[in-house]
Amino acid sequence: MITTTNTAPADPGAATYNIAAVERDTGLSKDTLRVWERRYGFPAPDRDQHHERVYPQAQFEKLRLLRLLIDYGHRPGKIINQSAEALARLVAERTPGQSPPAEIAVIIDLLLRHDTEGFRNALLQALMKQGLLHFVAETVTALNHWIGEAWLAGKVAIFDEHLYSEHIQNILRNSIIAQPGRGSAPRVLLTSLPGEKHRIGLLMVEAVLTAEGAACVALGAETPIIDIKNAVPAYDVDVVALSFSSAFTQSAALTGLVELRELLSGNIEIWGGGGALLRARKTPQGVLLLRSFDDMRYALERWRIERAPAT
Amino acid sequence: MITTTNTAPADPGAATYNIAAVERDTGLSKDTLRVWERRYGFPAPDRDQHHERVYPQAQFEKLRLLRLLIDYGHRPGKIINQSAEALARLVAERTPGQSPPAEIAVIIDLLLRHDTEGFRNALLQALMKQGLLHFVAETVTALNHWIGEAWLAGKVAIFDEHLYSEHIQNILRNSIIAQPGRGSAPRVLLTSLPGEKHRIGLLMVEAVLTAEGAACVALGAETPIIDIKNAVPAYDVDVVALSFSSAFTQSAALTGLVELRELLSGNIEIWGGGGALLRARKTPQGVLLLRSFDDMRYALERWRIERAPAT
DNA sequence: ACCTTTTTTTGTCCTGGACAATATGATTAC
DNA sequence: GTAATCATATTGTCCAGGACAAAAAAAGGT
Repeated sequence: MITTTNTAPADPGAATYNIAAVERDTGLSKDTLRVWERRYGFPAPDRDQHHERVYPQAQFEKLRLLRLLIDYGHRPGKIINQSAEALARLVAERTPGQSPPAEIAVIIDLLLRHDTEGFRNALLQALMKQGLLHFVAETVTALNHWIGEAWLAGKVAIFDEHLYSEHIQNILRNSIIAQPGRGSAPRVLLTSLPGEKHRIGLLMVEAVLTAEGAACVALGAETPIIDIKNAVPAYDVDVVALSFSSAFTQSAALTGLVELRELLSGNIEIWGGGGALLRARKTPQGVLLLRSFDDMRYALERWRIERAPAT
Repeated sequence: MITTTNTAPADPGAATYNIAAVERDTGLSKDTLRVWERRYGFPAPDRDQHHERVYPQAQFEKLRLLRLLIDYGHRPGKIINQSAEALARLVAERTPGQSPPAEIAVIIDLLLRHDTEGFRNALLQALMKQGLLHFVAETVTALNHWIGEAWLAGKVAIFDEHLYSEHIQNILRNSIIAQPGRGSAPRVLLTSLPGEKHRIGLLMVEAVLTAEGAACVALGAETPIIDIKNAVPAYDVDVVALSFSSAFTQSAALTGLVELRELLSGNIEIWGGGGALLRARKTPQGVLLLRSFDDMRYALERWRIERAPAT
């Protein structure tokens, strides 16, 4: 059921990937990988003794860069045959050279030194000093962004990112459970669609909503649309909020939102937010796109003014 | 990028799915769906005007049942041509009568009634009353088991399970972060292999280890073996602990443990635990199989006696 | 400058063959 | 009776290369 990802390379450290692993880790479908190879000549994986594609590390990394640039608006045909260095330069151009603000840099530095204790304490201190809302809306957002950048630049290892994710989850979940009140209206169902695995964005939203006094029903990541539909009456929620990280395609996010809108009764609101939707031009009918945490607070306030008196 | 899922069926309410939507929501790959059709004659989707598969609701639902039963051990070829009713009966048969102990039943009942507040409070009360170790080793273990059973019997919806998982995570992560001491030897790296997505088991272990005074470096789920290898020197750990839920094959778990053993230097211990390994006969050379939380505490104690004086 | 139509690009779906990985069943050894 | 070993059957994933719809870009018209 589970195929081996790294087939014990003779040269240790030079991992290789089969097509399923590449699909999983780059988000490019097997069909796309094959058709690119046919059309553009890249990627050009080796073959194992049974003719199956074996992608070397370098090609894997270039594919990740391509995915990123395409998400950012480049066309595959224009960039696919440029060198990895040229692509890296394009990525660098994207964010014009900036370096993270000092407070963020300090925290990232602790992560890079693998000082888990110091890292944890720095996060907790930032939370104490700034309060939950500011911590989430500014610090965690910035950390996500800069750690993503550092990962692209190869400065952060996968396991560092895993560790970061775990610590942030600990802190956010701790904040959520520590909220004193029970939360009143509106009742908000919070989840993401299948394919969207990032949980931190969801937790950030949950923490802020809970702090603002809404009653959250958090289902974690990757709930199929049909199950979201079924959960709405079961938990009697007023709003369904979906999170889409920038790993998700904008069009896929919009499609999902429209699909859900068709399934839910009109008096249930749908809110969508997250990196994938930041650059969306027009919002689908009957869906509210939230581009910042402030947007979310306004949406909450608006709901309370418009809807709450009804009861 | 993702094509429309529901192509405005003439008959409203009877949703239809294209192959991508079926893949997303059942977890069965497009290749599998096509090969089943070719081999067994099911599913037998309609075609749209361009010869593309269109799955009606009933087939979609039967596919979900099939997926469920296959995960539980049935073979596709034996069950794929039975009626949906027969399949539902098979699912019901799965639970061999027994009912959970009263304390567990009460908590599950709150979940089934979608009383999120009451559910949360019941968990917190159990934790207070029993203490962390007993709560994890007894109550959470039992809840995992019985909720799994109830899900198979169709009594618990997917979203209920999602909600359960979220609440347990909140509580466990809260316990972890609330630990007063900072943890000393041994330093334990805690994660699971790719394919093993269950995070609750990992959190249970982390909570207990932290309570026992070990220093945990938790990487969350699904760390590729090569990255575990690289993380060991980076975080200077003494022990690598891996968790395998019963969704994992026993042989896959053992293979993974052996592979890791070959990559790590001999003075790093490897511990493996979780449902997949409960019935393992012989333990691989150089690996410690932990079949209970007590086993884990003994292993910890043993390590401290044997290894700690060295420093 | 803005809207509409044509052209190009790009991703997904298709068929049907092949074969490795996994599970099952038979056989032998303890 | 239980456990290990091997043969056979089942099942999922991969492959090639053709086709075409959806999306984007370019061209044209007002």
